[in-house]
Amino acid sequence: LVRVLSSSTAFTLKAVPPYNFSLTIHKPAGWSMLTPYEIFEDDVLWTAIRWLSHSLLGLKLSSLGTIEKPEIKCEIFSSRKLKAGEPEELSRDVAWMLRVGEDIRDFYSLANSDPLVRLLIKDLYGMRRTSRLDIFPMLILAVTLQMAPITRSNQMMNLLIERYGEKILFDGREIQYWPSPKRVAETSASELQEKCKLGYRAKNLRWIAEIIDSGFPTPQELDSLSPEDTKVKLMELKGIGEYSADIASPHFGFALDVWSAKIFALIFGEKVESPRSIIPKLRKMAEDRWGKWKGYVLTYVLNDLGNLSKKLEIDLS
DNA sequence: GCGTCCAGGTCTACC
DNA sequence: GGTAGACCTGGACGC
Repeated sequence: LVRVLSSSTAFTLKAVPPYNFSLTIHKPAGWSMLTPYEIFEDDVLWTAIRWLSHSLLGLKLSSLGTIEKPEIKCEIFSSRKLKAGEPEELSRDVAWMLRVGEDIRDFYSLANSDPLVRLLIKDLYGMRRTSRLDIFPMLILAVTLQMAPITRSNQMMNLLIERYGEKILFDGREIQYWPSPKRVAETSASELQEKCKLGYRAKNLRWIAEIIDSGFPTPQELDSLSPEDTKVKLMELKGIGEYSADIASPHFGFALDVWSAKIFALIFGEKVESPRSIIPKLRKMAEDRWGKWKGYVLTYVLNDLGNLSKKLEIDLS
């Protein structure tokens, strides 16, 4: 039941500064980077990636550098020895995933004219968004977040991982990872509904799993499309609307739900009698104010609620 | 204890 | 092209 990964290889990645390793791989809001079951201890992350749509690899990340001279050590663990060329390919994929080549100086220059951005980057200097190599976990996240309190969303996700996910053991750590789309596609909707308490979401999730399994662009392929085309592609999936597409998009969309809409309404000083109906207006305001960096602002805000509440003197919690 | 309400959206069926 | 209403179900809440 647990796959032991005993073969390993390592490489280092240099990043465009500023790159805060700790804040990036272990977000202050408690968001996991790749799986809720990953382990973060003493500034080291043990986690997992699904590579080339099938094999599960162990990933251990640690920092060799600083925020201004960032260097990340990546150790990869696999069940078989990697073939010639594979380490290089993995290195490119992990570099893309960790966004080490991304230059966020344009985002930070918004601080010159935007007091909110100024506060955010003071608190979370060098924090980056990261992507993932497989799209299915983000779609599971998006689907389970719909119409449910966060505790229930977590319950659904954990049940899916525990019942249909995979376990790997490497470097003395055991990590559980999300189920493959194939595994979910092979399971009946009624079983998913019953065992994972998915409710009406079961049918959609199974249908999505089938599509992903039978061939859907990878996050890296979607990244090469425009943000708009990516969204259109994702929204072809049943049960994936604008919010879910923004969550799953590697272009870092501005994924507003009623929870985050309330927060941004307060930040913009808008009245909040109906958070759901104000979402389109808030989206427009974010687009006008932050443009392509709106997704970054969203991540920074949601990871800085405590400090923002104090500094803006409004209760965002 | 037991009923009632509704949640970190999406789709469909109507205007 | 815009918008009520339905959708699973567990936990919070009122009695």
